Amino acid sequence: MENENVSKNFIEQMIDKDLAEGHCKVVCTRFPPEPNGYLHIGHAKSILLNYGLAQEYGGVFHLRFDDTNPTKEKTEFVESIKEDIRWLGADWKDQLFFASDYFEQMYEAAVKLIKKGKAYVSELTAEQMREYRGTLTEPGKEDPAAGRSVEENLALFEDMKNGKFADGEKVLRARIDMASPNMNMRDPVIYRVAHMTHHNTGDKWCIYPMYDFAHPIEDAIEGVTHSICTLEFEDHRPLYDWVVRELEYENPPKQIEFAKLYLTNVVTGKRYIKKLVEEKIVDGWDDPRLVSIAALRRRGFTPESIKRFVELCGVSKANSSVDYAMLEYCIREDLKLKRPRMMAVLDPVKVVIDNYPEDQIEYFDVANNMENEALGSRKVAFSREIYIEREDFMEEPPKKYFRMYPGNEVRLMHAYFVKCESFKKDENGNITEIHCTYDPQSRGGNSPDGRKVKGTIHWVAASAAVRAEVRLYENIVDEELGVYNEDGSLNLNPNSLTVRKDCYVESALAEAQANESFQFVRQGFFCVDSKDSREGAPVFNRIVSLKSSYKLPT
RNA sequence: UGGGCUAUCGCCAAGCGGUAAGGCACAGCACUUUGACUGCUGCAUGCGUUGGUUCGAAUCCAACUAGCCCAGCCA
Repeated sequence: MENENVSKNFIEQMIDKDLAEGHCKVVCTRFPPEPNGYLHIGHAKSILLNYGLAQEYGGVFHLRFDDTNPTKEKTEFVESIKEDIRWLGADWKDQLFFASDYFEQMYEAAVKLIKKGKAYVSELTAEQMREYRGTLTEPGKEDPAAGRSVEENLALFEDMKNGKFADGEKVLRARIDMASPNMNMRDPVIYRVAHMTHHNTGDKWCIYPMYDFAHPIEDAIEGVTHSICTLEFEDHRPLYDWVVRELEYENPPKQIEFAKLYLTNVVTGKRYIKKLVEEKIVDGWDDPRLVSIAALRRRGFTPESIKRFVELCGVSKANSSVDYAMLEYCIREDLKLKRPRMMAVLDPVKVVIDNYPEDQIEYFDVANNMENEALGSRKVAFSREIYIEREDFMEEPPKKYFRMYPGNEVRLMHAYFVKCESFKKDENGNITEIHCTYDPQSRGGNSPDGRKVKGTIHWVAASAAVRAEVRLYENIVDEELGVYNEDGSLNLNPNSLTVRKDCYVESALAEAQANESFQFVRQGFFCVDSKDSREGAPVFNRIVSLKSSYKLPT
């Protein structure tokens, strides 16, 4: 819908062509995850791409679990995957499928191949198979069983199905070309024996089809028109086409490959993440430092921001790694006008306003988001003692520092002009208390005499402040994570997570709900942790920080 | 060194023979009840290299170079 004048990506161009040439009438796409783990940002691209294409062309989007290998799959992943896809907004309606529901048809398809003399049962061991396959530069050798008669193959394959052979004892191979320069065409295994309980079909089967055989059949059965997958399957396309051709499907689906989405400076390798989770270095698969869909959700990213991100990344066949800054831009952009802007002091120092009446509390009516009136307003308490950000006061200000320093007048956002009169330090030289006087005439943040202040700082009234815990996340960077150390241990940057327990936030945030997000003025966007038990202080996860064009001299 | 794919700004990415879109990042200016946001400005005489075809090439041809993928009874 949006981006009308943006040029179409290469997949859309292919679809346009197929439609124009009458290769298909209604576009049908699918997202085919294997239920063997959690989805991450890379899957989001595939999901949104497939779903988006179906939407764009008024077609159909299928969710299909590619569960052809019971040794790796679990039901728990089926549910988490569905939840993540639903959250992303890709609606498969009633088009939910399981590859395992087609086992019978796949078996029949294999029989058909055998009858055509295009498949045979082999008893080569895995190791022998490797030897016979040849190498990248040398052709393979004919399987001794390749010449077996159709009848014998049929009988043997049925015996495989009936459990007469142990795991690994026999396989069914497609008869294609042992000398093909494409390794995938050197008589690939299409069925293997595995005496294993399948999460969906239980113990009904002890033979399972291989991906290369099963996938085109799944697509063909469902009427998928465009089977979109990632680049590493390019070499498999001839095999994909071989299968649909030999099985004589009338409207053969077409495989199209695109480049995976990689993000710079994040860990995406399942191997790494698994280790981080197992060693409890991170708090599970949804640890906000990770980029699994669940982690992004917990961190406070919105489905809209991820959709936007995927759109901005584009689709091509060039391997690439997108700047994390692009993702940050998308969530900032999405939340900017949507969520309230609150005041929170992450590193507090106390300020006493000496000429403010001691027991007085007054309330300011403050717009929740000055750029979006629809978000309404709230009451913000003000009293004699407040907290401000430690970095907003300097005893000896550098040039162009226009926040608080002795003798300088600044604006307390939404409240009054205050002037710093004095301060106290402890024996270590740390500022412990700042004393100010305020100008009662400047209520609301403007002085009737028209005098201006250059600095405005945020604050929280001590009497009404809510103590909170704030988690500042840095991404786990590859270099920091390192490849494993020699001894196999991980090298994780401890700064990847900074927890601040002594923060003060506006009282309005005391009732914030799990997953609610806010902009903390000058601190960035934060989200209430969904795992926060709310016994005690609320816990905020930083979604993303704001850009800052003033850096304190170091 | 067999086959497949890719190569356009720091990062993505349009471009499909008629003279290099856009976004992110970055920089500068303006504005500002936060130095954010917003607005404006700048940011590839060059499209991996070298040749060739053409009036004209990022686009066509040739030869190189670099990177990614493939030798699972994983997907």
